[in-house]
Amino acid sequence: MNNTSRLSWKAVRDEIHDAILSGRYGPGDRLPRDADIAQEMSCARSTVQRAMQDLSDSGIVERRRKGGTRVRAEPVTRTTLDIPITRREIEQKGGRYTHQLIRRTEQTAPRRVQAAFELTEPRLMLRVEALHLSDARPYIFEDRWIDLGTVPEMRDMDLTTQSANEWLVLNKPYSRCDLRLYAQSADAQLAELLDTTVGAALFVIERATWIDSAPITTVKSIAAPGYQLLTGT
Amino acid sequence: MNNTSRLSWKAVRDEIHDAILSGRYGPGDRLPRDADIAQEMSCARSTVQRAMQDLSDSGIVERRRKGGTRVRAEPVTRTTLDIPITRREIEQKGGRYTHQLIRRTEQTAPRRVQAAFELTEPRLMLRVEALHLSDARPYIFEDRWIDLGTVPEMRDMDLTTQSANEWLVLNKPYSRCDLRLYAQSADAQLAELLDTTVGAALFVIERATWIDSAPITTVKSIAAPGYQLLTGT
DNA sequence: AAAACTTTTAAGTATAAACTTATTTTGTCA
DNA sequence: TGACAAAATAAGTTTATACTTAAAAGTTTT
Repeated sequence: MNNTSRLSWKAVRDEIHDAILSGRYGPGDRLPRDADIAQEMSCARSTVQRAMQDLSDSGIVERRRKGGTRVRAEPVTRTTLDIPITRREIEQKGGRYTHQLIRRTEQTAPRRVQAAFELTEPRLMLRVEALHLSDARPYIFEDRWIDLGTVPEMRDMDLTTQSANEWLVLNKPYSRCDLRLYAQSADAQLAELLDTTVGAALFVIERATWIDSAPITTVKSIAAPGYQLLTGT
Repeated sequence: MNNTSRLSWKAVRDEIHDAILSGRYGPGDRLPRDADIAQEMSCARSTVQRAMQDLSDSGIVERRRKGGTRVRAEPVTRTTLDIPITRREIEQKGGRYTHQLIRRTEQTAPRRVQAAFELTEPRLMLRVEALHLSDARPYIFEDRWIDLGTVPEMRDMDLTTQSANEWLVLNKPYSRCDLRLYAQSADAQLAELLDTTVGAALFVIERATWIDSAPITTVKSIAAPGYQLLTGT
């Protein structure tokens, strides 16, 4: 990969990471300053700087001006979670995607939705309940609230051909997204929708998105039993 | 924040991001080449490059040599998940942390654990079952398997004062970590341990860590009802 | 001893220049 | 027409240099 004798910032990053993994530097320990590492590894300081920035982003190391760089004292498991469009998720697993519009109403947002958007006043919103299916078997049920002030296009849209999920993701990019993951028991209604038994443990993803400070949508996505969220891969 | 007339790479990144958010560039659209953006925004190409690298890491944009930069065609919700040491998590929420060692045995790892580590042969491992409590109420039950080949220190360690979770995180940094999140119903045993009812929906985090290609530990952390995992914050 | 300064330090940044590398496009030849 | 080689392209890279900024450490004043 690296014919040149020069060290790429990724190589530097890995070398420093290895030094930490080997225990040469433990939690809370201070690393040499960038300039010294650069000299020792005979590369430019900016190369070390780029490497350190990456280690800092990964939560491995903490950096402060004048304070120097130290190994994070209280390590965390930091991972990146990718949540694709539901259609794509299903297709990637080899399933055939379909979706059903269950209900579509305009309602005053309940307290739960208000809270998700950090709103103080009640607001009229579009509520869309839909089911995503993989090979005609229920996969995810979504209960979505859409702010028609931010997304007026949604008012007269046909949501049977394209799902709200897909349209929004493709047409309404967001600048902020909050996620909440938890488990919930299936009540009679959910059990029927997801073709399972009352009381089954269901995995729930709640998501709220904004453009600047304007709410776009919040979804509660309830997955059918067996659903798992993986990192990496 | 920015007295100078110069544009920082973060400012450039935000400006490009804004152009995407505003719809000026939609999914799949190609952005101008770095050099042109640099000229237009009158900054150095390397500044644009750094900005683009960040947008690429965030999954907003896709870059290919010679192919240029384009807005990701199939947007994903990409977030960073931080899972701290359980003690710290509890203390940060204002709880008083205690833990109990439930059981400690040496067993041949079951198929589930073998699979998590991508092992083909059965292996003898240390199994540690423990309960983390917040203000004396069950918070997370963990069922942990430790590879004594990789972590021999664990064999004669007192796990009543310091939890395996904490010791491992502080003393055994990992180079790879796989996560798996899902929901599970409480059976009689779990219900008793977590002080809840049989059938309650529980949130589960399964984690496997390696140092290089050597397995360190795999944990199944089962949270008491009400547990939620949040992003950001 | 506490508060208010100054200095020093180490990370953070921007830039131009030169070079590398993956990929696409184009051109040539069979 | 298709296969293959050559050229062009745009991102990726390192480097030296110069400057900025946050924060720690030291100094003086109250």
